[in-house]
Amino acid sequence: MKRPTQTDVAKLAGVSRATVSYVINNRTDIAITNGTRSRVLDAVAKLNYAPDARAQSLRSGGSNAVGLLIPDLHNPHYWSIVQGVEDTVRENGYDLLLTSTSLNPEREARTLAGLTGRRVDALILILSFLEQSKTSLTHLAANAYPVVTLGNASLNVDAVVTTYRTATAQIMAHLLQLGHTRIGFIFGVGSKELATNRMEVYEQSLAAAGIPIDKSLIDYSGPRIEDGYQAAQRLLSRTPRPTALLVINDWLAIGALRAVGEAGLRLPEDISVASFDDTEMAAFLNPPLTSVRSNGYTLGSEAATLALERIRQPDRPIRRVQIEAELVVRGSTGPAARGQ
Amino acid sequence: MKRPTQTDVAKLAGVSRATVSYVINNRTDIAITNGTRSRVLDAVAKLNYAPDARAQSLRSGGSNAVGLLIPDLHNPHYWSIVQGVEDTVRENGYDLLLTSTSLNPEREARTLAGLTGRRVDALILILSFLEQSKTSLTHLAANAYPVVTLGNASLNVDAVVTTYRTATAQIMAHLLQLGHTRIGFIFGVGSKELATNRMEVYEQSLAAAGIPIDKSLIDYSGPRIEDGYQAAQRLLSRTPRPTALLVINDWLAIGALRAVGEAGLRLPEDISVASFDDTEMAAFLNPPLTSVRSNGYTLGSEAATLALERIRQPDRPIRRVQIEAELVVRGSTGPAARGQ
DNA sequence: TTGAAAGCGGTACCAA
DNA sequence: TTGGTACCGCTTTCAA
Repeated sequence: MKRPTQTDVAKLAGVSRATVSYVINNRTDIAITNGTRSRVLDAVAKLNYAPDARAQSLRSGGSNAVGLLIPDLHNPHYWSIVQGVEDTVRENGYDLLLTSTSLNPEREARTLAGLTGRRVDALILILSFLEQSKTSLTHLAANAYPVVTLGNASLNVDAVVTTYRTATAQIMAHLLQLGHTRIGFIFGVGSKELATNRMEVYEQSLAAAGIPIDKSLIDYSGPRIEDGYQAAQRLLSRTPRPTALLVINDWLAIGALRAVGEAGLRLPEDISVASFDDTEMAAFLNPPLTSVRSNGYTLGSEAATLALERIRQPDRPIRRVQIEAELVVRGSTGPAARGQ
Repeated sequence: MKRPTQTDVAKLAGVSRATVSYVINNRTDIAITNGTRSRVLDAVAKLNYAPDARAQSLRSGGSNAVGLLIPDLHNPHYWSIVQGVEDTVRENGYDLLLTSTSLNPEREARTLAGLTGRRVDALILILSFLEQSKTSLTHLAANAYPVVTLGNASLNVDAVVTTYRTATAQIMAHLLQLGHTRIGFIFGVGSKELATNRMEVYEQSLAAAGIPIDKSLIDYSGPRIEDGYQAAQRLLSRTPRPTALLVINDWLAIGALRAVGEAGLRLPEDISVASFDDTEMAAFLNPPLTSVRSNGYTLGSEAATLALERIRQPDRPIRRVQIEAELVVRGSTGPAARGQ
């Protein structure tokens, strides 16, 4: 048995297909007798008819959906972004098509192709492997296809980015001022370029404070909690032990906190831990985590706004939205332990 | 400027639309000269042509995608489910269309309509507000449209469910055996019916142990960390104070752990905390959380398997997959504190 | 107030 | 080996 079509409804109601279309879409510019209308609606209900969005969209141009691509479902930072996009997009009557790429370049390419193939009305992208999609996205954008990149502004399209420089400098200043000189950095990101500026500021801040950079304190890890845990274990085994750990995101910080706990160290007396993102959980960890807030929800809703604006005005000049990250100091950071 | 169509490619390559289609789809049953093929491919590259999935799917029936609907992005349990679905589905060459409903009945209805309207080849649903969609889903299923429900088997469709009864009985036995008699229950779920059996077992276990049920120890909270935090605060202020807290999921447990910490209580010496789901983070919290593992990844991949099977055999009898939850005891539970 | 028919961008059959 | 064309389900003029 197949799903009912407009024709089935028309037949059952004894009207033409056009009339069905008018009724379904509540076209106020076209006058329909109440009798006709209710005959159609009855038929719709009886058949459980729902219009085929593919056909609708094929015929009328728009798909009434925006596509969102995120790198990794496991990182809570991304859910807030998704939430921000979703709320904004739905408020404006659009559907959201969400895909994640599991930090896998091949999957990123495929899901991106899937999204563009479905002809969503706009694309919001958090790309981890930019190079591979660059030309095709540029092409799209050149044809006035709405594309918004999030967290990256190297493409010639609308973009919203978090600027981490100031806040990273602040967190480093915060740690340095507390007397920390050996600051481990857990740097677990999908693609290194995405967070280079944070790495730069880390190194610059140390240099400015006259502290030589110890490469053995920088640990490149994977994106899972377990990776953060192991990275922290490695860093804690350095001698002399670092007195502070800076973690690239809250999710990995959970693993780091665990390693710290297992090592029998107290926070913040024996060691300080700080991270990035300030996701919902940061304030609720034990102790509450000092974190650099990047405000995913706002990022998401700004990106969605840019996308929706461009759908309406395909030719308006490219816009860039910057959102400044801000340091939130909580209980996980404190004065450096004296000579251990 | 519009996106290029098959016709544009055909014109540029000097061939017919049919030929373009053959080349694009790598049809081995149709012989194409190498010269023609490369002319077409050149044109495709030059125009950055990508076929319109709506049109393809309209014509050929299948959309090559399965839709997944989850209630809440914030609960990590769901991401593992998503991951399981996504991996399985992509391995089989399908795209995944993911939507979340933010535990909002209206949104659930809308997103569900969006998914069915797009004529995905199968629907995998974690419904929170079942009643409202029941008739339309039944209709769909009656027409051999592949629908799989997850976490609920009350619809007459394929389903995969976690059976919590045994494991809930085990966690209760575990707590009772440790001497806990006042066991608070933080019950923050989207829709209460979804977890009634866990509530039943909670009450039955207490009754069987001869412990009267104190309704003031059951706290119905919302789904956010903050809700879990506040619920725990309320429970901790009861007199006598509960010596153990059972939390409906790991996410809320984070909030509960925070409340416990702020109250100056030690885990597990002063109070025990246990929860459900055993998501990735449970083992990494401080202390590691005793949790009932529901194995989201397996749930997801089983659901996807059911869906894919039904796509292939629309008429095979309905299947139900049960996955038994299992208790994982960790450091957050211990003997009840003596007379406080 | 309603109906007939063209066309959105593909696929697949039948002819050439 | 390639091209012509009907048709997937819908929207939207244009006529009736």
